[in-house]
Amino acid sequence: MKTAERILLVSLELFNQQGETNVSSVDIALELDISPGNLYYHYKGKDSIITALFAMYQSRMIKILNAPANDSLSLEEFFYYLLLVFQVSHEYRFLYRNPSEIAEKYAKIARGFRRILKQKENVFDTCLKSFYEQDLLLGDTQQRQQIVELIGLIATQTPNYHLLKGEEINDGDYIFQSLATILFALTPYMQMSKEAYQELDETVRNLCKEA
Amino acid sequence: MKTAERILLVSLELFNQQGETNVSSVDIALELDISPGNLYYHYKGKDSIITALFAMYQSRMIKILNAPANDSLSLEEFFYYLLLVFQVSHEYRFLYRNPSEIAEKYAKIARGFRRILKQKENVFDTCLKSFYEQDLLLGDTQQRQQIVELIGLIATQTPNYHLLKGEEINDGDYIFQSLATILFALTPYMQMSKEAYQELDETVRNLCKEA
DNA sequence: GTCTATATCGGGATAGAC
DNA sequence: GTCTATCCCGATATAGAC
Repeated sequence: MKTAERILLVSLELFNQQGETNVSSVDIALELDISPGNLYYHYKGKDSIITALFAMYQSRMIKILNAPANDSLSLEEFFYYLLLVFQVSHEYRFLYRNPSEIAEKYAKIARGFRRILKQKENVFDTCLKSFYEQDLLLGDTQQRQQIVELIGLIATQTPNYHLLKGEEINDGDYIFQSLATILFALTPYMQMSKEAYQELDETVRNLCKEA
Repeated sequence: MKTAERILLVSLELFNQQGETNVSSVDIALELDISPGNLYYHYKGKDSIITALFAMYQSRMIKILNAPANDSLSLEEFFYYLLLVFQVSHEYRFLYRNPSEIAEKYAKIARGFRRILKQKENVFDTCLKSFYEQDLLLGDTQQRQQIVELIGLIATQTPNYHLLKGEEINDGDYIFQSLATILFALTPYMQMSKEAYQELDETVRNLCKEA
């Protein structure tokens, strides 16, 4: 593997593990067994590494978000879709650990973040609309808007919340937590029996385990 | 006012405005028109300032959380109570901007954070139990547990979510946003007409405006 | 209590040899 | 492409005079 590529991979790993601010360029070089000078030959410091990592994240996420929402989307499909979104976010989770820090340091990334978030909410809204048209979802337009906001909040902030609580949870559980919470928040507005809820909860759990 | 006191107040303001990592001890001294040496005479660096600020936050929050939950608590009272909690959190909001950073740097604070969060969830749970016993709240114990988690998530993470979206909102609106979202998430499980919901939403809005 | 001056340390960044 | 050596800078921290 080329050095430039290795730098990105190792940086991503270190950032995810220890948080962006706690990893210096020297740390990265050390971990790679190369000299700081060499690192700077490939990337002009942490800034350009982070920019490159964000570009990777962004392009993958956009691909997922552009997958056209089927107009007879099922709830299962919706959650499968959410799972894809979460998996990518999780691979680049350091970006979400303290977004405010990162956004302050890198204006470009802040814009990209907002764009992606907006697009996510659009997609959520489209999905909910589809449910509504299938008579699966109750409630009016205003409520749908609130649900979208709530899903956005859960989707982006659940990991931080669990971090705050100091809970040690592994990768799969942590994605499941987010999905389960979304399901829970969504259920009251869905035309759905308690049995169907529990079944879906189980399905989602298994999906996460496989992944 | 004594210098030691002024240091705390100005530090709090700067931290809230610019984020803890972006404010150096020199910045604080400069803002106060005193020398860095003088600052160090009173507090041994940012660490001890932050520790002192956290202690203030903690003692105020604990006082609020210890206010015994009335066993015939009304929804209005519950939201008034939440408002108090949010106001204090908001005064020390820099602590919540990137809790993971702060928790990593200051182990003591991390423990304090977790204790407070735990206590908050306990209080929420007590309130919900009271609603349940008054036949205001539907659902079983497990659902109540999930509601508590969801409220905790909304209460602590809503500000960050809006920061992430890059929305500029002022202090009052931002507290109202959190309360409104909690109300929205709670409603489906409450024995409550749509009119009662909107009325309460309005009441909460006014409460926030006054505050 | 407060100041000035200075020491220290770590991270970011570059020059030049190989 | 990679290394060593070095520089720069900002933040933290202390000493000693007033």
